[in-house]
Amino acid sequence: MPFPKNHEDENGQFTSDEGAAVGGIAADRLRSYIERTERLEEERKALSGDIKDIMTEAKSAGFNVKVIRQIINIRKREPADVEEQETLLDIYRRAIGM
Amino acid sequence: MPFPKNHEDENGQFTSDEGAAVGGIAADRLRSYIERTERLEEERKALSGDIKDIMTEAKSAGFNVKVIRQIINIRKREPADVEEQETLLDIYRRAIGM
Amino acid sequence: MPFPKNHEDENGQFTSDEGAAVGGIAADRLRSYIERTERLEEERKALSGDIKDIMTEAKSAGFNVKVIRQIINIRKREPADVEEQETLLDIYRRAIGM
Amino acid sequence: MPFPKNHEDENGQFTSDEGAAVGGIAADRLRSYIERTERLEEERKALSGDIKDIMTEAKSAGFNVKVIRQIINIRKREPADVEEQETLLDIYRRAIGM
DNA sequence: ACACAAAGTTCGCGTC
DNA sequence: GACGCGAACTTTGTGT
Repeated sequence: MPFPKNHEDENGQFTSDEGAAVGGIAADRLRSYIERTERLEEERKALSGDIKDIMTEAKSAGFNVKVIRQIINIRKREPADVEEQETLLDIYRRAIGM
Repeated sequence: MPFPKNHEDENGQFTSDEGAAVGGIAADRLRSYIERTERLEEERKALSGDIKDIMTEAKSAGFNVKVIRQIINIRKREPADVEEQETLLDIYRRAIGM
Repeated sequence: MPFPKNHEDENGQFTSDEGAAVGGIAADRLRSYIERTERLEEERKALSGDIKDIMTEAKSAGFNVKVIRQIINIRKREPADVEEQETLLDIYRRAIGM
Repeated sequence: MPFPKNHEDENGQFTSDEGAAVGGIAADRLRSYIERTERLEEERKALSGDIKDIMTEAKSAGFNVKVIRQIINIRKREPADVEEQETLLDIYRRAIGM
């Protein structure tokens, strides 16, 4: 537990260039977690951009993007679940007269 | 269980003005759930609009809306938790030299 | 502009019972915005709870909550849009052989 | 515009193994958009998993994950904006006596 | 078209 | 061990 709940700093002397001294080795681990995460988030963001590009292109080609997303979501789910939900949706719609 | 998982409709004869007949009394219950929910959602939407109005007014008065939201979020939380997190945030920032 | 961007406090003397003195009348307006918003959010939360209760009851009665939500979402949209999307969905599914 | 808004199918003859015939070349483009997106989403999901792993490890090492996320969010923003917001937050808190 | 805000969905947590 | 609760993230809609 590098920085436990009840931690009390003995002093306020830490300055920004002494980071490594805070909590001993812990500061390095912390920095590592942060930087690795930042790198992964950047990659993830790039992928999101790629997906957006594809959708923009699809839209330009005359497709309905929202419907394409629906297709993708359906393909992610178990066919049996999809079927059952669509059946129920039909039943409910009829039940309330839609 | 009005519309159980393995339900098989006996026929496809239901038309929209026979809603009540589908699943017996169940159609009425279903309609009730739906309509009550719709009413509550409308009220909720109205409240969201009211909040938005307040924030617009605050902004006109020169306040920073994002910071007001932070204040509100802080006030929702336990003071002890807020204090602890802010302390940790300080410690971590120093540790990595921010 | 009560607390403009370049504001510099003249001192750090403010204590919690002098709130009204900070920025003159502005502190009262700020408090008002915050408290009104908090009240509205509480009401909104109560409504969310009511909706959840309805869904819990619906589930107990054997309904599929997810499908009920779908129904509500469909009813919110323009019938023409719903129809068009469902048609497109069908077309796309056939196109890719689903 | 492969599947334009006002499209009327001339018939309902399409069957699932004739996908390519629907809208001519368009079906292939559609399939391509979908499959490319699915691949990218899978990669994105993997990255999310990696981030989650890091956070789990950080937690095991005694760090407060929520605070680490705060750090990352702060680092994403312009230092000047961060500084200004923190200053305003202080001012507002004092103003309402927190 | 971009960014912000709202909604829905999913994941982890505490409880029973 | 499962269920419900709450928080986090993702996606959708809106307003500039």
